[in-house]
Amino acid sequence: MRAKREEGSTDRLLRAAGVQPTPKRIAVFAELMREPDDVTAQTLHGRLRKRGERLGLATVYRTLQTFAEAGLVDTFSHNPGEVCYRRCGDEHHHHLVCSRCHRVVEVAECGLDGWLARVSANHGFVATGHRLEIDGLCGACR
Amino acid sequence: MRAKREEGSTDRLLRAAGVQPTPKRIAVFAELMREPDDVTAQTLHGRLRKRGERLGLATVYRTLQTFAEAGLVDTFSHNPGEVCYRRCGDEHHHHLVCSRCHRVVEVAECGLDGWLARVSANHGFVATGHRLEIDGLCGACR
DNA sequence: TTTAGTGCAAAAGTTTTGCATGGTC
DNA sequence: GACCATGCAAAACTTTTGCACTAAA
Repeated sequence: MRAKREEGSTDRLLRAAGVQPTPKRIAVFAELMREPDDVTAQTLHGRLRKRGERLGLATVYRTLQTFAEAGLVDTFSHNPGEVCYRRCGDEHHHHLVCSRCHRVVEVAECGLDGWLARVSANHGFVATGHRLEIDGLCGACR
Repeated sequence: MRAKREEGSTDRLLRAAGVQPTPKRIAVFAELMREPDDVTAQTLHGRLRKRGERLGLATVYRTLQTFAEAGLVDTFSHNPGEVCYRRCGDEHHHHLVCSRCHRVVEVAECGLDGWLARVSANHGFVATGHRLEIDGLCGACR
């Protein structure tokens, strides 16, 4: 079965990230996979409840925090006082965000490292990481 | 006098940004100028009070919001549920943030535009803007 | 059996809002 | 006088925490 196989692979994925794959966590992860863009803990909780899943809001918060620490999800904070989460690829990447429909696309290309090291050094820094968020208009909204 | 001249220039700066330069707003702006890094509304309010300025917390929040909309300050949200503000140069720039002491340095160099346009186009986007935040260790912390 | 995850409700914290008052144009 | 800014306190909201309970290693 399709679902069965996916559940199994989620299982392995969480385990590989050092996260114990409990039923609730798998449910949260599955819900994240259904959403191409980013969502808040509250929204996610609402969807899971609507789907019949019975879990507390606190669990969703704790789970997302756990996922974020394990590097399984990225966090965004466009709006003050509210964090959004999104399941993302595991390798280094950046985000292209449509200003109009909020669609998020991952960008794997990154040729910044050389430039980055140089610029950082100019200011006495050693760069250890970076985050680039690109705003734009997607094909559909243009 | 130095202070007098600065007050006058702040006055013009706010006016130019379409913000009415009231005494409180000038005080908030002056406090922002004293801080090289980013601060929360709460911290800023505390400092102003300690300095003898008598203004309400709500005013600080409203003022910072006004400044942000006018493009006079940048906002950061490293921590969920808390926004930081920082007076920044008016031209396009990026931030270099020390992971250890949280010092923030503005980086004026930005050679990304060509690369950015190309990468965005690959995904059907037209890039309109971008934000790059570089993590690293500053000279003192290294 | 010992550790880790979960539910529920309360608490903590930041930020926003309503409304009366005071300043500014 | 009309309009905008401010103070104060209450309200709204997101997020965290404590504790009892349950499931997993």
